[in-house]
Amino acid sequence: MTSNTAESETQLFEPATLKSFRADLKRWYRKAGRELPWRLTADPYRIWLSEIMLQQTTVAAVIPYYERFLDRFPDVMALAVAEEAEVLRLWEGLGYYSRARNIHKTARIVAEERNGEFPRSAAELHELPGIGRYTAGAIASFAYDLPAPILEANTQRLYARLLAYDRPLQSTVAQKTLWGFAEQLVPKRDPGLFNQALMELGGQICKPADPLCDACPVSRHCRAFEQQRQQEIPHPKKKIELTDVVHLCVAVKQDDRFLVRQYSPEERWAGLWDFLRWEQNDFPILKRSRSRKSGELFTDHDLFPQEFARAEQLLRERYQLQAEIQDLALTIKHGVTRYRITLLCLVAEFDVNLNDDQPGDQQWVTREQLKELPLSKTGRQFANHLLNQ
DNA sequence: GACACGTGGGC
DNA sequence: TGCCCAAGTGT
Repeated sequence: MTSNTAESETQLFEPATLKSFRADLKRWYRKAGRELPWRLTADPYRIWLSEIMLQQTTVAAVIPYYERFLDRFPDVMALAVAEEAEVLRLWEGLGYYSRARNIHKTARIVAEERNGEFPRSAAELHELPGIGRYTAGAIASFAYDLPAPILEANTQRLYARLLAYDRPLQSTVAQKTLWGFAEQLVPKRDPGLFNQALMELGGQICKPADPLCDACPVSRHCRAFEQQRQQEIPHPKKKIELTDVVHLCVAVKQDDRFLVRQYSPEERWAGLWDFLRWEQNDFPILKRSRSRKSGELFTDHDLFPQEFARAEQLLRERYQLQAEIQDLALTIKHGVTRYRITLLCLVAEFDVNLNDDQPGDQQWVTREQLKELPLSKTGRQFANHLLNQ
């Protein structure tokens, strides 16, 4: 069989290949697999929580969140009776906050409609909020040892290389082919262990750049390796253009309280709180920066004197902020989907007449309340900056 | 089917 | 520094 086969002709594995592939992979995983916290349990609640947290998120980032979350909510009933705000507070900094809202919704469904018991099939798990086909298969195989296939970033790359599948992976036909391969691969015996092993291999050996083929236990079954095309498979993704935007952020202060608002459901960071914040379409992009770690903040009027003067002018003219703007200020750079945001943060002593053009609830909160509120990443950075004054 | 959704780490 | 990537899902 040659490469560049049409979708419909993609050859999967022969039965004999399948058998030795599975044996090689399991042998390797028993020796090389990591002992991650969620691999030490078969509790569907814990498996579910870990799988949601791990969506588009690295293992290293998840571990501390996973531990804290379980300390506070040891089972699905504890989570179900919690306030959404507290769930979001525990999720703060992890990103993709719809996951936190969905995990709360699902906890309530499982608690109220299923007496605290998770569904025991991938199909039923798939119906719950935040559980797609991958996560349903992961829970079914890890918690119940059901032979459900999985396809996610690690296994997608692995399968593509095993099959020397060199077309773009996002198309419907590609996904159909790879899911079909996953179905073929998953064994009836120890499917949970096997699925873990597939992901471990994809993550630790079959890496995106410079895969460790010399250390790979299944390289003899890999068509990309056979053809020495592991560097060009999978097909590279089309790159996404970033747009620079400037946001103005104002911590309005009165006595010992700060004005905050909650993002409404249609907005990014829905459900989280922040200081007042406006996107500036006509603001010059700040190019200069001080040498620093990404995401770190650096105060100053000194580095961007004209920009801060302009920011103050806009607050007065455009937003009718009749307040005394204090010298304390900082800029924060951060990225979100398709945007690179430069945030100009200012502090203003409240006077009167703030033009109220922001959606969502506004509230005055004390310093102590600010600590407990779920904030966006930059909101928390700014808040810490203020609280440490 | 394309796009939105957040953040942190590696090179 | 800039770019790529990460145990996807919902719309």
